Amino acid sequence: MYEIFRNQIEKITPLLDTEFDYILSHFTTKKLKKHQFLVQEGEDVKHEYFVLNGCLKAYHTDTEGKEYILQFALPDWWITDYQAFAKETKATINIDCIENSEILAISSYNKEKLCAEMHKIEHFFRKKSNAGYVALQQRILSLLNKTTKERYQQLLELYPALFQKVPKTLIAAYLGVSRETLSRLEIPKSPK
Amino acid sequence: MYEIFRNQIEKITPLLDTEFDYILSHFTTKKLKKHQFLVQEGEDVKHEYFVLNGCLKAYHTDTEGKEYILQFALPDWWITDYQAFAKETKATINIDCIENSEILAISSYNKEKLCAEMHKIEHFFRKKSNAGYVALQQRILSLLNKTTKERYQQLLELYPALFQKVPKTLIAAYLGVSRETLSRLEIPKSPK
DNA sequence: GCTATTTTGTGATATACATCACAAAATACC
DNA sequence: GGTATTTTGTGATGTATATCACAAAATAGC
Repeated sequence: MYEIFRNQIEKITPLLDTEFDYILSHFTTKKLKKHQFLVQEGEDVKHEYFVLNGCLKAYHTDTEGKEYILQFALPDWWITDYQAFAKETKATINIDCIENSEILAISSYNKEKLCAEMHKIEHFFRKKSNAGYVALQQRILSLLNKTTKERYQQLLELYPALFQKVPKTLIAAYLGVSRETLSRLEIPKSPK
Repeated sequence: MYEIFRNQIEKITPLLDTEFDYILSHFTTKKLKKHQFLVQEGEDVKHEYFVLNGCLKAYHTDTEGKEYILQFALPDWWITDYQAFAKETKATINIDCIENSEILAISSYNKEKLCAEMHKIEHFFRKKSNAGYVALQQRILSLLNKTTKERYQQLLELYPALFQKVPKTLIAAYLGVSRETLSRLEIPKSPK
């Protein structure tokens, strides 16, 4: 059940069984139901989460109730309100489950403790953070220079699994267009 | 001259003089003229750069020659083509100087070497990367849910120094609007 | 200090997208 | 399995922004 997690770490640095067990002992496992909140605006954010299975979304809601999706999280992804988590401020976004999900949670304290004790885990998190940074730069560039249709197709190529789990309404909220506009793009249907 | 660099590191982790000297020995200093390129599309990207003084921009140019600015870099900022640098692929963006600039350069090899040898430097780079990730998430959210005017004013508040150095044309290319549209926004003048 | 170049402002027109409205189709859930 | 809810498609209309064009102002560089 935790192989997905161990595999992710071992893609960056090999681990002994004892090391992995030690790492894992700093996490707790949570089961969440569809629509359940993991982080809510205004609350403290004490944990970062790794998705074992299921699907979640991190989003901001404006004064008119419109949703803007900052990220989805499929299995093997990390998610939290990183700003609040890092700066120990209140959450400015919400995170909830699109499907029933199982996740690992690590507290800020335990993450720093692990990183201080195990150089190779600090190395792992640096590499993950770098990769995340690159992915966000790519998203910014595509928001700047790509049409809605191109962004849609890019997302489809990059994360085909998303489209099995997530309604178009939410895809639109991620791409930054209205669902009506998304619905009007002429796009060859993907098999379902 | 290197205090700005040392101060940035020491905001995260204290250093002995000998440690700082050792770190610095892994960097080289470069002086660049206005309009000079640091990274060009299609080339290898062997270094990451820290800005001592001056101002640079990282941007992509589309087939029609339109520029989209991924980031600016003022003193105390890091810049490179992070995708190419991390994955050892060819550059997909350009970086050049908006002003004469002095920078520190570290090779990928030296960065990994330093991180492997000095846990505290790996810690420093993890923290910097995390902070960068948060900043990019903020930019994505603002591209999704803010009007052009709001994004402009947010940028002005966040980096007032930019507006002393950078023409509006480039601000527009960073915000993702045409310079004509930017010019038509009714914005109270900042003192110069 | 003077000329070339870059930057900025503004009109006219075109276009992509938002918004509102409603119905049909698909899906969730007891 | 049947009802309630969510999701999707599509028309009509409004709006922000892009694009093209040109001139004025500011700046760079010898």
